[in-house]
Amino acid sequence: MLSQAIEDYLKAIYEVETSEGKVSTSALSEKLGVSPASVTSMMKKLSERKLIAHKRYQGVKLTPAGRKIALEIIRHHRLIELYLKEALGVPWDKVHQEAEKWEHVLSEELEDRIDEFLGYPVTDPHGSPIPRRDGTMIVRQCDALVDVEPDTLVKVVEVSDHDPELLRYLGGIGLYPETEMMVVSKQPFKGPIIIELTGKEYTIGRNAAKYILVEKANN
Amino acid sequence: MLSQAIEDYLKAIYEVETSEGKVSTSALSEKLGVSPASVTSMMKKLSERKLIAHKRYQGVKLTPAGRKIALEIIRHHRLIELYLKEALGVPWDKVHQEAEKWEHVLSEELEDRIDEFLGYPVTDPHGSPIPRRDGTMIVRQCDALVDVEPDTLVKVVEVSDHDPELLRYLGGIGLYPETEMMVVSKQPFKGPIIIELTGKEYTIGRNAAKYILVEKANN
DNA sequence: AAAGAAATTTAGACAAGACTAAAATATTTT
DNA sequence: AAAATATTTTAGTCTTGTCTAAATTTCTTT
Ligand SMILES: [Mn+2]
Ligand SMILES: [Mn+2]
Ligand SMILES: [Mn+2]
Ligand SMILES: [Mn+2]
Repeated sequence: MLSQAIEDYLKAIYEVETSEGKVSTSALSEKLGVSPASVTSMMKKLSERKLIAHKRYQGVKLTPAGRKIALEIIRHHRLIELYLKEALGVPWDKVHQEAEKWEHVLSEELEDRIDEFLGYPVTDPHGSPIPRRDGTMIVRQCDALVDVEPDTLVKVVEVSDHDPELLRYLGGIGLYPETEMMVVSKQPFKGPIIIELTGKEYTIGRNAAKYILVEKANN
Repeated sequence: MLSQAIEDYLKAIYEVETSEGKVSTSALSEKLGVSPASVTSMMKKLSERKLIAHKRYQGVKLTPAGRKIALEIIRHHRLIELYLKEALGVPWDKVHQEAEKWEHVLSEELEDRIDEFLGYPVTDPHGSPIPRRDGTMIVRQCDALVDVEPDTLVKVVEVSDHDPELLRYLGGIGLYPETEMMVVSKQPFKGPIIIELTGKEYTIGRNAAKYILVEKANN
């Protein structure tokens, strides 16, 4: 059995690899809230176990074995998030925190029961794809809201789950995955983005707009 | 926050205290699957934190603070067991194992949601009472099946959850908490006990019968 | 009541995973 | 291309929770 620490490192490496391409010691240090020295020492251990490839001073890459484990934990995490929302009505800004701990102690058998209960879902409450049992995951093509041109009708695909406050705000205005909305304008000088949703206009900060992924609405 | 190890020690101390009265190092060593030396060193730590009172060579007793924590974890454990059975159909011989891990990472908020979902239940799937939020627990008066005289009509109150195989056997013959059954006879020379349940007779080993708690049926 | 056996504690070691401070390497600026 | 800066690694320490072996205390037997 892998420790919770190892599982969280592998998950963090996977996420940084996906979003930034290169995985640096400092990025992991920041993401996991531990010192850079702690990251280096864990990298040594993961290398020995052949879960990552580590070139000194050059960052880190998952091996297929490491990626498989990362996706397994992400699968747990996302199934749990959706389960908590659907079965127990936990609000979407609270599910992440709970999943972060439960994901490490979920048995494969209970994972399967939850999956079945949910009807074999493909996305979590924030719109992130749920990895399959076999360790594969679909990747979608979409744009950050911050990069969309004004006057475009878009559909929300995914919202980052790491800032509960943002989630509460978005939930409050009814902005969820699958919601369609119109990008009205982008204010100059890094100002906010104005969107129209169910007839009303709302303001989304430039920074928040980086964490909202959308695709062009098909019509 | 308390570590998982501390929580499991306090829970084990509570359980031994309840069932044996005196809590010895060796009883905890056996129950937790660690060496006696490990128990002693943890007892030292729990003493310093005023969660137990420890007299050298004389065993251990929970303080009110320690008992409160033990009951809090037991509450988690039993709510989880019942929840897994009711909401996800996990069979009663599997719920314990899952609860043993999940109990340590359940938030108070999710605990409350589960409690509400279940309609504020008072017993878990094995018939054990669920401690209340305030750290109190009802204690019931009942006898071990092994001590009941033949020709008595009894109602099952509680079955120990520690042996999955026993639970599967009992489930197979339909022996659950709340079930009524007739104690037909006790075979001599520490032989098995014969019970009658829904018209059929079944055999329960003397040892297993220690772990089945019953009360006289009221009629 | 002394001897022997059993239970408990102490002493010392180890692995995991964190930290700080200092050294090594890489990157950026001048 | 040096110098200055930023990043990463190494060295050494600490805490938690485990272990084995040896010493101590308590319990049981004679
Ligand atoms: Mn986690
Ligand atoms: Mn899994
Ligand atoms: Mn436990
Ligand atoms: Mn609780």
